[in-house]
Amino acid sequence: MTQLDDVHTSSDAPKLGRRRDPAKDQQILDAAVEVLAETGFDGMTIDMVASRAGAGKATVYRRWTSKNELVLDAVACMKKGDLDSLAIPDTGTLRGDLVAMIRPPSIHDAERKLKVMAGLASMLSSAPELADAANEAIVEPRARINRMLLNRAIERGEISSDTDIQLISLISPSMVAYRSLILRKPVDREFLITIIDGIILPAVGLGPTAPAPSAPAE
Amino acid sequence: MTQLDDVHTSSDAPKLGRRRDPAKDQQILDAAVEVLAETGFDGMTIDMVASRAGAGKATVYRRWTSKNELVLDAVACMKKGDLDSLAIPDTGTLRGDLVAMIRPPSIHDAERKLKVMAGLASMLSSAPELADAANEAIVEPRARINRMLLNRAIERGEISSDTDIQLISLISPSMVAYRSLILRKPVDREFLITIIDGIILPAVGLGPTAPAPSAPAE
DNA sequence: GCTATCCGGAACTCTGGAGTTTCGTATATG
DNA sequence: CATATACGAAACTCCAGAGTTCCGGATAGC
Repeated sequence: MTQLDDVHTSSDAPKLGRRRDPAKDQQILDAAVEVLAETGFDGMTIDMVASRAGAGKATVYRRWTSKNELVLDAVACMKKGDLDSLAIPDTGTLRGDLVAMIRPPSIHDAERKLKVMAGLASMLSSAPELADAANEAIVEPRARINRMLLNRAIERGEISSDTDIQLISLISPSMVAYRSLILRKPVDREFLITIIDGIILPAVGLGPTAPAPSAPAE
Repeated sequence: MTQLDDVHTSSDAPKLGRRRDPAKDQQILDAAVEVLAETGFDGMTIDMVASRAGAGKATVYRRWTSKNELVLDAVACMKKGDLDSLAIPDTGTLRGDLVAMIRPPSIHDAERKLKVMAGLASMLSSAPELADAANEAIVEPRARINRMLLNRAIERGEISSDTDIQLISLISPSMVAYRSLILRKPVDREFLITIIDGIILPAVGLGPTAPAPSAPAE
């Protein structure tokens, strides 16, 4: 959060005349994320963001001091839109949980986030703040869910407690990012299932040699 | 290859006076790759490339029509520097081969290529030619080696012929790219060994339950 | 040594985007 | 209705980088 009015909260709001519209802030941030995903940081202009948000360039600069601050806020606010964290199913098996996470909204959300990450990629090494914000908003939510599912599998005794959760939880984010960003191939349900059955489950000792407790047939 | 003098090869070389220096071409291309890795496509200026190559900006434009063409050529020429393709060991086991591929020059080369890829990331979606060149020069060489090692393991009967080579060969490139570009953590020998023993070998049925033929202790 | 050619460097134009200012209008408060 | 404020739009300045031009010096062939 780096908006201009962070310090003075609402104490000095005008007692007369028009008030600043808080909803407009979100419209601008959303527009910034859109443009960021489409054109990247360098291709993005303030005019693009403003016009897409139905605002003027001056309005943007009334609320953020610079393009950098706007992008930083826009990325940081992306994680608010995460509804995945709430709806985590418990199917009784690790494979069931992993497969249940494959849903069209989840896939679409991930691809949009990856486009934003691609647009920021060249700046990550020179802007640590931005890199941290991007990591927190784009990478961590997905990895956090995977870690939770793996911990749940350990608790129910399905997999060994020696499992390298940190490593395993990054398999699907890594391979999805690579396929989408670098190979530019679609990330569909079939691909995700292949990762689960061909890589993740074998890595935690639930490979086809030791069949999964429930229904491995899909 | 998109250089100006692609069509007329050497037939109309000047019979009098100074000749164009071919070595300078490579110096400029190398400088372009360096700057690309350090600052990304948008941060890179022709002046940077020229001065680093010990050349003038005019010299660059004498040989390439535009910044885009220069970058395209620079990326395409990266694959020529691949000496890995020659020195592929045969240790007798898949694990031995994979571990033998872990060498400081190989790691350093991979990180440099990934920085270039990061610098190009935002343009890949809008410049298909560039995306193809980047894929051919950065992604494919590494995946090709992995596919070769896996095929060798199949031939010697070490792993099943049903193995999904396409998928398995992308595990380490994906996880290395993710760790380096997005997590910005170092890619060291320990991490690579963890991937081999914790993910790749289990995925091909050579997990700790079926111990590797040679020495799994490392 | 002569000469055609290429070189590095510097000065140049031109374009586009960051950030600022102005202005007429819309609107909530009183 | 009056007023203070925020608004969208447009015009503005400023600057950096793409691409061009010019020039004195270096160099390979004759």
